[in-house]
Amino acid sequence: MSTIHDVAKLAGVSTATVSRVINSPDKVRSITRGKVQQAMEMCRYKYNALARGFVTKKSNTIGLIVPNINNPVFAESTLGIQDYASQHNIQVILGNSYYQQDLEAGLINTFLEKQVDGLIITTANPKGGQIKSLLDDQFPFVQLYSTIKKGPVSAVGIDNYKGGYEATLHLVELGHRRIGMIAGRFNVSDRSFHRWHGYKKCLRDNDISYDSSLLLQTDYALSGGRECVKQFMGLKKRPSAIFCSNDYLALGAIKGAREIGLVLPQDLSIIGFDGIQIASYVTPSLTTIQQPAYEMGKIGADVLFQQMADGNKPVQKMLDFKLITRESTVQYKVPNK
Amino acid sequence: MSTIHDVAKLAGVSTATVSRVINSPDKVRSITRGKVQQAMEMCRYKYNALARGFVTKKSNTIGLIVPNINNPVFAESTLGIQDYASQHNIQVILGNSYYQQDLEAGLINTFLEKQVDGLIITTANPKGGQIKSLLDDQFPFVQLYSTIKKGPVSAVGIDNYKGGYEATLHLVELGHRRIGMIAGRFNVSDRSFHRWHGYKKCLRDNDISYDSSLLLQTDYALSGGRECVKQFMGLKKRPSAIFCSNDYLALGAIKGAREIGLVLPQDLSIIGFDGIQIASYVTPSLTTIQQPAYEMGKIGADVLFQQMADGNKPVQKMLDFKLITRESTVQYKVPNK
DNA sequence: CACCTCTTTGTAATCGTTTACATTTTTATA
DNA sequence: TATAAAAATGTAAACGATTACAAAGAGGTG
Repeated sequence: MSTIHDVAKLAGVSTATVSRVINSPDKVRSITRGKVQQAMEMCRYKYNALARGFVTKKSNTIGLIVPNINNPVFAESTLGIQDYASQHNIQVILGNSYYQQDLEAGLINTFLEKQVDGLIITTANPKGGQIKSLLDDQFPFVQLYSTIKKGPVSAVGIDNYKGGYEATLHLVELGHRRIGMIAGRFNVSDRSFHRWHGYKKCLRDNDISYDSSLLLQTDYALSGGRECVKQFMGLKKRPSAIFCSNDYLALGAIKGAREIGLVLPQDLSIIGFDGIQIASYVTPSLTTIQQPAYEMGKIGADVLFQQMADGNKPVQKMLDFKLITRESTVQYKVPNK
Repeated sequence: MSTIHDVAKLAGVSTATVSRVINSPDKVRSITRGKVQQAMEMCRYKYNALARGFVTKKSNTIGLIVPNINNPVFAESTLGIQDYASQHNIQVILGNSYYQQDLEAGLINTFLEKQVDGLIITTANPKGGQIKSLLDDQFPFVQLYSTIKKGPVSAVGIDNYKGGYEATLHLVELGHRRIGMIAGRFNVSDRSFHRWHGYKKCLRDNDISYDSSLLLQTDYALSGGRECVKQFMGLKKRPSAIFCSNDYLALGAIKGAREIGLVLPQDLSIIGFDGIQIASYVTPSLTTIQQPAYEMGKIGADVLFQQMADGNKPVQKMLDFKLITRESTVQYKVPNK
């Protein structure tokens, strides 16, 4: 494989000039430029971005860690990040933490060794040691989907507390009083945790006493929702509505409810969270809290790039979410039995 | 940031020894090793994988190009690839081609500049120029989801022709004679193209004359399926069943059919392709041809790693797919009207 | 044409590792 | 204990670009 030296020799110029032709062509006379370009063609020169990264100490790569790319909401924000990044000639290394802190820590480490210029993380634990040491090193990174409103960490997300509140309020306003919650595990998702707090607050505000048997924590997966809904329906005092802390859980819950013979949405109202596209395509279509995932990715990348450029003070951005009312939630009716 | 030199000086050894401690610790006496490790701690040494890549000419990175990570089937194979790769200490740079050849070509270029050790591509056009030049350069890469059974390109996929045939056969065996197909655009997906050929062949084998008005090509997206099904139902002679060349299209079609008042599956049978998880969670649950996406990713990565290791001859692997019969397809009944 | 300024090009060090080869130290054996 | 063999360590060049600084060339002016 030919290098900048071969090109230089062939064109009869110095390597500095070749480098200039590549990086700032207007700084070299057009005659010379022509010679160099011709030489590059002749020896089928391929630019080595790794070598450049080595000397400039910029890899033009950022690391992205998501819990699971499987979940469309993360796929969507990933698209936002990638589109933004590629516009700026930056590539994205992707890693899945599978909601596991040790895996996440490992990924962060590897990415740092790879000299990524920045990191975007939807973290299991925003207070984890790995994150702290990123901060200590002043390394550019931003948390995505977070709830953090201020502090040393740059973050882009929505107010999950409020989101949980509104989701619950929607059910309350439909007349439901016995409202279950199927939540992603709190110890790996502070999003879920905050949504739960919003849920509790809303119940309290509406004089509904909190019943801990109506909270189920589970893995963030279709199967999780499916199993939990069955557990709820085994209860003596069943809920008439369920708030699921993400759409995948909700889709699973719909399926599970059907499997035990419930008629939806009459027998059970279900509301999700995220607003993934597919949620509007199922039956009954899913009422949900929609967050702007793609946008969040773009903005997250933008914030990161600021950090990278001017090592600015940390920035937090709270985006708006939106309650999307669809078929899966209906007015409460006393069961006739 | 401290380097290997700082460590060496602090530990009173040469850089070579430090390097050995990092890469093959058993080659250095444990006393020395201890001194070095201590020194590394003391100056908070961080390994620079970029520098290593530069000298070894291995970036320990592979490039992955998918049409759209949004589609769960690609997310799934991506997981397979990543899991396999991270077990081998390799990272994955991800790019979306959005089914566009120029974007794909751009990504390939950038990834090559970044000195990726190999490439996994689900390509828009397996005969495109960019792919050809990869082959000419003997660059390790494998095509995923492809149909290629032999030739110079390593490929892992399923027999899409057969898949299309079986999907159609399933409908035929249910008594359907007027069977539409909603397909991803042939010019950007040879998978779709091959499935269509299987579809045609199956019709012919069963003495059903091919009607070109029953083929609709569209973008691979939920919305595509939704629109096309409406177009079909506007026909004088409507199909009683539809084969969608992927599940997203099918899910869209289900939605679209509902919107124009059809009762599913009685009024219209729909079969998809891919076997994404969510397809079993919708109503009616989707009959589909399931391909082993996660496995495909793993095997694809494995094949790639072979190529990288011993520059072996190209390998093609055809995996098995499976017809999963669910609620969305039923016996044909003469419409009562 | 001499002089100055501005543009273009060249020189050579540098980035942080790895590694072939040379040298030293340790261990095993007679 | 001498010596050969094996193990551990060191030396220094190399990888392919960038870039500060120096040098040369071009162009303009009086």
